[in-house]
Amino acid sequence: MRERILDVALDLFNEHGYDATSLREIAQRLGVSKAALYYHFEQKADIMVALHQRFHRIGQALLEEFAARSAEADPVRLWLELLDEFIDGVVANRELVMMHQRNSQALRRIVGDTPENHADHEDMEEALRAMLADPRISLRQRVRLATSIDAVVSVLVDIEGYFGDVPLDQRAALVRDVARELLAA
Amino acid sequence: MRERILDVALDLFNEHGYDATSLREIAQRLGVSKAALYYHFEQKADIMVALHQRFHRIGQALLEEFAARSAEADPVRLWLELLDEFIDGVVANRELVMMHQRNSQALRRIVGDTPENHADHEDMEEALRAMLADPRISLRQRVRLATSIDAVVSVLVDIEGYFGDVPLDQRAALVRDVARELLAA
DNA sequence: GTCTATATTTCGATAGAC
DNA sequence: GTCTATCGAAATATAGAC
Repeated sequence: MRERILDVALDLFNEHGYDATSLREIAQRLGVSKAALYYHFEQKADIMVALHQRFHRIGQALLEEFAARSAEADPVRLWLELLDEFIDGVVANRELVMMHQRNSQALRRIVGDTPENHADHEDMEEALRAMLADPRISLRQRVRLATSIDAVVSVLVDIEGYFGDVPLDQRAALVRDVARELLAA
Repeated sequence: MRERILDVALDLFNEHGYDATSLREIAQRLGVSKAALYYHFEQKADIMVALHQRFHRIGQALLEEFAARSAEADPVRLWLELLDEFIDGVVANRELVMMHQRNSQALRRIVGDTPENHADHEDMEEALRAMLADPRISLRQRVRLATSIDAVVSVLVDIEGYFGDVPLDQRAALVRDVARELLAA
């Protein structure tokens, strides 16, 4: 049941946003009463925290590999090598990535206020921040690094629905070329 | 007063999000009572609509120029020529663009449900959609067009604060090069 | 684990004085 | 134009039976 709640919540948070989604709505879509949810989660915010942990678990492997090898000469080249894995991860977890994009404010408010999960959040956000703040990278490269990541997420998640007619694997192939180009320059 | 309300609301919508911002909070920051807001706006949603109209007003000139000249041979080349104007617009209205990014769900819910403003919204969203759906543009170019727009917004608005240490004009210069490169390929 | 019923709080919105 | 006071609705959360 716990996972079913999270699945439904993920959908609703993507449709209306965390703050505009009530527990009544989640319960109704599941066909249970509102109180049933409280057996599995102490507060509404804990549902968001659990979804954040799903997200974090997925990105962890990639970030650890990056951290382990980031002593290498060129961080940009390293990211280029991890690009395919990153793209696969975004494609496989599109809804979760979208939820994070769409509810970044609510996430910061919730996850940023609970000390335990704050560490998790920092693992993720700070890893990206550390990568972009690496002194070996020039500002020009920093912009290209950030842009390449953003391009992948933007085209694959496609919040505005601009590429709704294009299959995900086709989008992935095209945006991979763009990202490589940005990182190679 | 009306404009002061909108300024404060813009800040708060960027800090906590539209749904998590109460009228009590807006009134408090202005040093007036909650009821005072209702003299200037009939509903809370109307504050969001007014901010959307600010945004729309700013983008209109650019979109009209694009529409007027879009009969030209190459839409990608046209966008390349309008790039500087676009970048300047984003820099000059960074908070407004950020608000649209962060509250896209609330905006769709509010603006998409009132028929009058729906037209405005379509002017904006649909213009972008039309540009990206232009049959003269290959899918490869489409991805590059979307990516270039997204890169500009991403680096200049900088929601995550990755470039907080870099002056806006410097960021603008760097991302301009990236966008040109993407559009020239 | 799930239910009904209810407590508590907060929000958007209105009434009416000044 | 702004205030105080208040209404009604909806939300989160809890109590206690089954």
